[in-house]
Amino acid sequence: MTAGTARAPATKQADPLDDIGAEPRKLGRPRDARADAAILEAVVEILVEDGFGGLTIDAVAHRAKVGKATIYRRWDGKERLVLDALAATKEDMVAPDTGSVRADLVAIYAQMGEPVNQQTVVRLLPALAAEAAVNPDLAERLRSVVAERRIPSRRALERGRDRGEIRPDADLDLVNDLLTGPFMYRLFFTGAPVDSDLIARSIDLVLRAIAP
Amino acid sequence: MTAGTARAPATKQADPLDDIGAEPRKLGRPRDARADAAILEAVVEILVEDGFGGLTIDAVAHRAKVGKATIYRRWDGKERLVLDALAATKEDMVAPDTGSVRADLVAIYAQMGEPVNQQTVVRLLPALAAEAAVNPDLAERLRSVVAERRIPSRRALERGRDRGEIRPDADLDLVNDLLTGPFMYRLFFTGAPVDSDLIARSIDLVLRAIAP
DNA sequence: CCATTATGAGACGAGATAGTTCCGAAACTC
DNA sequence: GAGTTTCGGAACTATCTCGTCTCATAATGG
Repeated sequence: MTAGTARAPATKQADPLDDIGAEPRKLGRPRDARADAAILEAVVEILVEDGFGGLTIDAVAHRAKVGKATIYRRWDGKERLVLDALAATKEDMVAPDTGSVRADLVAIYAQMGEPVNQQTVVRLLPALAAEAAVNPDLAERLRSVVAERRIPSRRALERGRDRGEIRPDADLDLVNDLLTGPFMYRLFFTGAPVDSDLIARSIDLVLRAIAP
Repeated sequence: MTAGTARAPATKQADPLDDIGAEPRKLGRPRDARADAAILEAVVEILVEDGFGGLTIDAVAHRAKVGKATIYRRWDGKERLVLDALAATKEDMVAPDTGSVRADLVAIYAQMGEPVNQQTVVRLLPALAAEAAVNPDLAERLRSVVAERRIPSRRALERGRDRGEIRPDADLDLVNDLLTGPFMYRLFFTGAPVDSDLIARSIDLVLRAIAP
């Protein structure tokens, strides 16, 4: 919950030795932990609504009902702020194990069809992908976040292979990539909804290709 | 080659009647047609290098070696400029008809593996997709441009179906979407190259699913 | 030659944004 | 209570960008 890239305490000319031990500070009014959450949440909301172009520190401060100084006390700029906001979007992912590849995959990808995720992902992902093309740090983080989200379906495929539902020589990474194709296309270029019908048909088609 | 959204001639208080007939103007120095091309080319280059954030009129003018006034004389703002630049990226697409679905698809998608397209697409598409999420006009144009580029593979699939290489009840639109999955994923999130091996394996996998 | 329009370069003012600083108040330790 | 730090809010400066305008010059038709 704490900001990973929080600045060092405002001691501008801190003794270099202080940088070594991360001593728990105790003097003065403690920082309000809720501010971190409110700020990161505001960043995500603005990114969703207006993209990177609309992301200004003033807007974040206003939406989070926080003074700008409070933001600059914890982050040194917009870049780090976005990086942390991205890390904070890790939601709980369902990782069902129903005993059937198809059922597992349907359950996993059904999350994308939920209206809440729908709107967020539709607008957040393109904004982040675009910025990542120019910002290597963000690209690295985005890569790891996306990779992490692909683990459940990868695991489901592995279990299916072990159960004999999938031919043993199938390239599961490639299969994983293939599955996201129709969803990505819609999210990025048409904005058309990713409904349960599309999800089911995509999964069935791919599973047919890798049936034993 | 002419800018589709060029402003009306600089007659600020033009007679309303003049707006009806698009009379070819003849007075004074004619506009330099090369400026249009140079400006649109500069827009694409900047979008590729710096994304939307780096796209400023000053930067476009400087890179195109053109005065800012020349840009504002032809476009009324950044939005229209980007729209036209997008339209100008229509390159020649190969639309082979080799008699084999697989060979056709390989040839079509091999274009994406070309280094020139690679770098341009990698950075231009995410930037446009992100902006499209906020800008409906751009979204509409982007949608049509992308849709147009999907026609060759769609046609190749149809020919394959007619030849009996593909089962007649296959959903070719869905297949088309599936094919782009691995490429999209790499272009947007990892930046990993889309090489001929990946292309071939993706196509083979999908074709297996829709084999008769 | 003359009227007209376009050209590249850049000055200009208006407005937005970044990041800093100050304020009075609040929260904490000693 | 004294000292310290954070709080939300806002003022402030510096910078960037937009879009307009000016300038001297070039290119066209009459």
